[in-house]
Amino acid sequence: MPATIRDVARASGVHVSTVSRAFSAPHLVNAETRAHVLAAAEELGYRPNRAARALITGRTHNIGLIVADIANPFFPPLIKAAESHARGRDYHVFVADTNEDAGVEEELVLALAKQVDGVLLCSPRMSNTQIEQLSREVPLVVVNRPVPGLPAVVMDVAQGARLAVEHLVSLGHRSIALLGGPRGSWTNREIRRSATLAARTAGAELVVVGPNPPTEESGSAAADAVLRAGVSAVLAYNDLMAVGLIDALDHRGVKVPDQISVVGIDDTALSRRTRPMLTTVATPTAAAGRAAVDMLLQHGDDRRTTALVTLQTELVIRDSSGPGPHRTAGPGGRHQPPVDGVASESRE
Amino acid sequence: MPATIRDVARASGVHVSTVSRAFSAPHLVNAETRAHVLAAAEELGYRPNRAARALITGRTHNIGLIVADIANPFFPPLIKAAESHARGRDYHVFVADTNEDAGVEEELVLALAKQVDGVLLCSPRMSNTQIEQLSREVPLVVVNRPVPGLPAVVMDVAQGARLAVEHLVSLGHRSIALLGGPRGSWTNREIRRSATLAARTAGAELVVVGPNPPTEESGSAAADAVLRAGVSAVLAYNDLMAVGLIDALDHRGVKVPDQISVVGIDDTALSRRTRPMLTTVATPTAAAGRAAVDMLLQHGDDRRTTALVTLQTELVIRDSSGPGPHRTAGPGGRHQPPVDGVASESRE
DNA sequence: TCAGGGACTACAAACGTTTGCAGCAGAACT
DNA sequence: AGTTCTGCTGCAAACGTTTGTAGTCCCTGA
Repeated sequence: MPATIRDVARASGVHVSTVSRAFSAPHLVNAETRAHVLAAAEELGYRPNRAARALITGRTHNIGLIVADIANPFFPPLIKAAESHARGRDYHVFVADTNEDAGVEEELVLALAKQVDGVLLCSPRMSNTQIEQLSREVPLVVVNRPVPGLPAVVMDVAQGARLAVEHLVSLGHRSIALLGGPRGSWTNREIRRSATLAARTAGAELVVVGPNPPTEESGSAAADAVLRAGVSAVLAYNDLMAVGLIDALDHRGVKVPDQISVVGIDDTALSRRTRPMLTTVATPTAAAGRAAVDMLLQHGDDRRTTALVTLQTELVIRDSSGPGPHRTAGPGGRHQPPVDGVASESRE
Repeated sequence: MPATIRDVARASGVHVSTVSRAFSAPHLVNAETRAHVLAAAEELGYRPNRAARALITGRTHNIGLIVADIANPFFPPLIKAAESHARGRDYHVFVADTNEDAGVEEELVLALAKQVDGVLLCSPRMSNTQIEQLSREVPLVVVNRPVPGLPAVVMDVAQGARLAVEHLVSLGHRSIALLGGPRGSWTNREIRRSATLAARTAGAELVVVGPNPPTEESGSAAADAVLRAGVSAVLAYNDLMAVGLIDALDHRGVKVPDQISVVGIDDTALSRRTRPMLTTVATPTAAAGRAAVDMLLQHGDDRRTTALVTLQTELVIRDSSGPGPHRTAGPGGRHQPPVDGVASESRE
């Protein structure tokens, strides 16, 4: 029923190959022939069948975008930016959600492989070797994690975590909890490494609580552990957990930031909506989406590029972080120093 | 490079048609032949090329999902549910974002038409006739708006708006503002119609402020207009605008709900995160996504079905709505916090 | 003994494109 | 005048599948 290239050829009295060229290689066909063809095509409402084209050219003009959880507020801006950027380059985007499950991830990449020119793998939970293996099936760009031998775009969360810790220390905090994220996450390891180092350098103590799933509920659930740790400040793996934590603290009557400071990571839309507004590390998610699309389209078929794009992060200071017990200028003594013995909680 | 059906045929010593049937019509091929074939396929890492299959069968096993704004918190749960539901039925989903632009909508449907078995059009801004026209190119299911002659799934926002108004009136509000949404939106018209009727029936006054874009900023921007209207309560087109409004009121030192009550619509994740927590009308977005996928897969090619699924909404009473100036039960001047009796207002 | 049928399997056309090659006219050189 | 080149167009094969048709073989029943 829908018009094919053959219908257009018949209607304009030329061969199908000429019609094809009129669209995809205009310089090879006479200008007025081309005008005829285009007119006939318009008349018939012809639109090329991309599947057929893909079959012979090998390029589908589609890309896959695999994320852990569409509903996690971290991802929509990334998805939106990637989709819009891709469409501007005449690519369409399959979006898929893994529910934070590594098995589903692999399955999805394989299922999409034949249908796309490449896949953007965001915050994967798979192992590096698994990912490398998959990259033999389809070009891959990894987001939020460097994988040796593969193109990737990451955020400099290490810098962000350092800034956050330094910020807290400068406010007078000497005992800080790190509310850890999911186990397989590279970002989580980076944050932990960098925060630990920054704390040691600044002469503060860092206790790790976790790992935890990166959800609001898990942030709330960690409230008691955080309180038991006796810290005066918390750096959370992401905004979602920070928000959950603040909520739970609120329920327990613990004031933020008066009794405990909370810093998030990601600067999602959420962070401006909490009371107090969340101090957080801004990660450029939209830019990451665009950069990943660019890398995919640029590298095309030559897998095994080792390109790594690192995007800068910055600390956004709002209201959830305040003076701590060791504030040099302030009147000391309101908070009791951290109790020890609870820190053992935290081994991974 | 990737293994084709021909490679499998060669490896297992049978004809390609047998391989094909081993996958798509197992009962037509001898059990042990089939075992051989599957083994060879596994060995070679063969995965059928869906584009080639689509070319001949006419079914791509893909669907398109077009939304106004991926980053609007209303949509991610819908997208997530639709994608997961579709994948369970062996369908993949193209997601696209129109930026609330009717022109982009049409362009997208057309671009996707040949690549999908159908398109889910969410909250379209196009005219009915435009939509009907497009439905001749590709099966369409419309979400959040009934289009005569097309399958659609809508939320009963009229009921939701009525419940919200009745709730406010029962709290003692006699003058209510409706913070309108975008002009082309059917939902907006429904809310307006129903709220107006409900107010008149209850003997209250309803003033409409708008139309407005459905964003947080626009909610904030409307604060002055709302205050000038001299109302004691506001029903907003969606949670996003309600949140923006609450923020702006807060900045002006106006207390919610003490001085003015605010009710949202959608019950997005946001609504539990505002202070005070938002009273809102819950719309079953995930269910809508699933229902739309079902309708699309069910109706398949026979367009022009007139099926309309209406999903119920309910009022979720939280803390942003409180007693108004005409509270009958209230003693003298001062308001009291909402009591339990109010909850009976919400039905299912 | 043979017709009829059942259970498989092979053959080949088809889906809608793209693209290397060949052909052809006319222009431009030698 | 002959050769080469240029600009354009047609021909046909190919991409990886599915599927209608036509075998082939063997079994059954009369």
